[in-house]
Amino acid sequence: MRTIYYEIYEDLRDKILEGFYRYQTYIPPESQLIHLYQCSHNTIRKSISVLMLHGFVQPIRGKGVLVIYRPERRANFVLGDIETFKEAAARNGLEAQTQALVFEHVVADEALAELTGFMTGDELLHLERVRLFEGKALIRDKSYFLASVFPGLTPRIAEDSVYAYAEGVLGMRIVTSNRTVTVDYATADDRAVMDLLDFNMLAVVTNHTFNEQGVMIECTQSRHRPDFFTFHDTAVRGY
Amino acid sequence: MRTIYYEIYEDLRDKILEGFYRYQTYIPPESQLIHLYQCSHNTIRKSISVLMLHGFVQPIRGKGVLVIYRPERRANFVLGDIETFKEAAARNGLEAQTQALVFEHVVADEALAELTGFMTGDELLHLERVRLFEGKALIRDKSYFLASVFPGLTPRIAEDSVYAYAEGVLGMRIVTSNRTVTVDYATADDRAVMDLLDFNMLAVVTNHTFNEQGVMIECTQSRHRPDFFTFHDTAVRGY
DNA sequence: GCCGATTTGTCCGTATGTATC
DNA sequence: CGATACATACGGACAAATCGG
Repeated sequence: MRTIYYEIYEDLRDKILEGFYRYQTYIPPESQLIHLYQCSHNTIRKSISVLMLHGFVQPIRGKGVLVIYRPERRANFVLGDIETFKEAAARNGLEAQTQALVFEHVVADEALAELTGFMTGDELLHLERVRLFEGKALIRDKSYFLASVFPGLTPRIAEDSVYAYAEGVLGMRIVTSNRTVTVDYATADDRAVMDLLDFNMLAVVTNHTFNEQGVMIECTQSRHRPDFFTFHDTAVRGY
Repeated sequence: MRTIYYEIYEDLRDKILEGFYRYQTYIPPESQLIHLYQCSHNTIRKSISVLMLHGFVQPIRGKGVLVIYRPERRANFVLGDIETFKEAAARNGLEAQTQALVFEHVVADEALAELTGFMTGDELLHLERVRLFEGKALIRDKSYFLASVFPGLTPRIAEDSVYAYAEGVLGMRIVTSNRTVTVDYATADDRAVMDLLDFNMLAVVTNHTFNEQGVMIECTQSRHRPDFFTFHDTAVRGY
C-alpha cells in the first residue's frame, strides 16, 4: 500500500517477524515512533491497531505495546487473511497445481440461491477445481462466480488464479470475506477426484467474497483433506 | 462498554440485526451520524471500523457505508469473537452443562511447554472438561491455565465458567485470542468420554488466550463432534 | 467531458482521561 | 505525586472516488 500507516505497519510487522522486536518485549512507545517515522501520533496508533488485529502485539495501557507473536512451526497448509491459493501455496513452500473439472454457465434457481446466497435469476459461473500438491489431489473447490463481473474468464485462467485475473486484468479489488469452517462426510464425488486415502471426512471452508462495490461476487466451498488443513484466526476483545 | 464509539457501534449493529438497516442498503453518511449521535466524525469512523471488522458493513468511498450482513440460519454451535461457552450455548438456545473430569496441578516440562507454548517450569492447572448439550457429550476440552493467575479456582467453578470467574471475581480482562482449527482422528479417550456415534474424526480448536497484561494465561484444545461444529470468521483486506 | 456537491479515507495537532511505575 | 504511556475524543484539512447536472 502507499499509505503512511500501512508502511509503518509493514515495517513493524517485519521487525517482529525477523526477531528484531521479540516475544514478550515492548516495541518503542508512541512518542519515539513519532520521531522514528516522522508522523503524527494518530498515524502510529492506526498502524498499531492493524498489528493488534493481526495478533502481533497487544497494547497495555500505562506500560507499552507488547509483542505476543511467536514464530510457529506450522507444517501444513495455513489459511488466514485474504490470500489466493497460489500465494498460500507459495508461502507454505509447496509445489501446487490446479485442474478445472467443471466450467459452465448456470442461472441460479431458488434452491441454488438459498444455498449460495446469490439472488434467484443471477447468472453464475459454476466452476469445480481440484488443487494438487506434489501431485496429490488434496483440495476440491466448488465455486460460483457472478458471471457479470468476470467477463472473459476461461478454464485456463481458472487453473491459474481467478483472483489474480480479477485484480490484475479486471482491476477489481477483493475486500471482505466471510468464511465458515465445518467438517463434513466425504462424498463419492469427493473420493472420485481427490486422493483421500482412508479419510472419510473433510474440512469444509465456505467462503462469501465481496468486492469493493459491496457486491457478493463469489461463493466457494473448499473441501480439504484433514491432514493438510489448518485454519488460523485472531480475535481481539472489543474489536 | 462506556465509550462513545462503542455505544454507537452497538446501536448501529443492533439496527442492522433487527433489520432497520437492511442488506445491500446504505446506513446514513458520516455527516448525518454526527448530528444523530452528537459527536465528532472521527468517533463515527471508529464505530464504523468496528462494524466493518465484524463483517456487518463495507464502506465504499464516494458512495456510502453498505450493509453486507444478512441474518443467517445457523443451526449449530457457532464460534466467533471471544465469548464463553455459556454465552455461546445461550445464544444458540441450547441446554448446556459441563462436567470436570480432570483437575490437577502440574509443572510444565519441556514437552508440555513445546506443546502448549508455556515456559518450562510454569505451574499450570490441568483441566479436562466435557460439554453436554441436551444431555449429549459433544465437546471435550483439554485446558492448561497459568496457575498463578487463577488463585482459588475449583472444579466447581470450572464446571460453571472459568472466564466468568476470571472477569468477575478476579477482575481480569481477556483480550486477545489466537485460534487454530484442524481436523483430527478421534482417540480412544475421546470415545470414552464423548457421545461420538460413528464419527471417527473431530474438529479441533486450539486456543491461546492472553490477558490484559499480555500474559498467555490459557491454552485450550476443544475437540468437537463434527455435526455440531461451525467456526465463523470475517477477514477484511488490508486490516 | 467537466464541474461541483457528496461521501469516505488519510493525516495532523491538541486536549483530556486512565493506568502504570 | 509526578512522569510515562496508551485510550478516547475533537476539529480541521486535504485527497480520492462517486454522482448528477
